[in-house]
Amino acid sequence: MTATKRLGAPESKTRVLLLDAAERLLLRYGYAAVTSRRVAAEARLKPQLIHYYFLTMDDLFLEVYRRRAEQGIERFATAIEVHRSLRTVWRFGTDLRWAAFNIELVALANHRKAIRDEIARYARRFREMQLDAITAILEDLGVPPDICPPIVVLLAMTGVTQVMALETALGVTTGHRETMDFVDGWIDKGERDLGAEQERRRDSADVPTPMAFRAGAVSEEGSS
Amino acid sequence: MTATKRLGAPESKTRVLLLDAAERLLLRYGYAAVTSRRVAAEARLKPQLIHYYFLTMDDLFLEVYRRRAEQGIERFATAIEVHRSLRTVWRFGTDLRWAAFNIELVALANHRKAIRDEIARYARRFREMQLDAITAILEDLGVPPDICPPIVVLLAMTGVTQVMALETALGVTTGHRETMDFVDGWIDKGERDLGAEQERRRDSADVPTPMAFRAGAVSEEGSS
DNA sequence: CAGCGTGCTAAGCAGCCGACCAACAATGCT
DNA sequence: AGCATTGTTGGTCGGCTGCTTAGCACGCTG
Repeated sequence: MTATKRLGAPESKTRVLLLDAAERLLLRYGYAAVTSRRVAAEARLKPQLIHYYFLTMDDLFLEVYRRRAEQGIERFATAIEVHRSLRTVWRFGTDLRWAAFNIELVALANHRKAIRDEIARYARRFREMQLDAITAILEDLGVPPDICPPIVVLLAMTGVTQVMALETALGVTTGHRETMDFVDGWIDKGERDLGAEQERRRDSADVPTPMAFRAGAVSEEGSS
Repeated sequence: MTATKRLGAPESKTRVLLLDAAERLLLRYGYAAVTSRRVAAEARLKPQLIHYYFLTMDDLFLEVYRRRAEQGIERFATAIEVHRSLRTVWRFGTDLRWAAFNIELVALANHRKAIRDEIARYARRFREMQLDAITAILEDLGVPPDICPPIVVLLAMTGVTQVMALETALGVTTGHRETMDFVDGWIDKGERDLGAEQERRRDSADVPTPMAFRAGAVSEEGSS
């Protein structure tokens, strides 16, 4: 009846090559450079293959994004599980590559509804994950949420990395090093001080502490 | 002779109409939507006029950007002169419209060298202005630069507004209100406390205070 | 063996793109 | 009035775009 169009297998090797090529072009030359012919050339394949594996160019974009988004969410989850700390959240956001990817996609999403919706969905999911993590971390540290709201910390962190990514793309990097160092030092100090305070508190009231926070890394303690 | 191409007057009314139309399209649909024919249609003019007033489409983009950039720099200069305070810097960066504009342009600059260079130049200039202002303000407030480096404050401020602009474009606004309020309150408190401290210090040593710091209003301005 | 799904490709469509040119209209200067 | 400058237009060019259709060669299964 509906005579659905013939499509290549999702696990095909060629398909992955096309996605890789598209992503490379997207990062290097911006979304306007991601055309069917250029992607094919980048992958050293014939242009028609794109429409064999993807219904439309929008589908290609979505698939490129989904791959990275899925990977990002997964990585964050495991990273935060291994070492639940502000530093992990910060380090994770500091991936300029990912930030650049995001900026480009948002610009693209500006005039492609289908893509915007998808990106928005992942953005929401990721934000919730980060917020949950930070909330828990700050709570562990004993930071009162009304004085230092988790959402503000989160927005500030991602904001700083984002503006750095944007400026790096422009070749303007003044103050980036200093800012990175400062935040690093700040987190260091904060975690040390508050960690100590929390230790004190734990001695009096017998509140069970999340395992992840006990004396440094989980892996170190359990390794010997 | 070099037989230079005929070009319309820079102060022409039609030219301004074209620039306005281009800017509107840029903000509404992204840079990929800014084509000669579409811009002309948006301005209710003939497409050929674009190449009468601008050598190439890149030139059009550059002119669109320069206008806004020039205006931004000018406004910031006067605003900071009227009321030299952190609040002014913050308020100024909070213009989501400008942030969105920037994001779009950076994405565009990704694959147009001439445009990137121009944007980078303005970005550097603007950053220096902001940094100078913040440095002076913090110094006035008596904040030691090694504890609270101006560059970090600046990057954090612009970063927060930028991430909010990016998310707003996606329709994700969770926590924006809270963050705005928090920063507002923080600046309020900081300026009050440190202002008082500074007052105390001024009593002993007779340092003149910038007039701008004496309780004033930032000129409110509606969007066009 | 025929039949069929799969990966791939040659050829081509309509449409939009930036840019150019020759010509016409309006304006202002002398 | 004559003339030059400035503003505007119709027409067109080669090139790139997303996407389609028809078909090829291969391996699997009946």
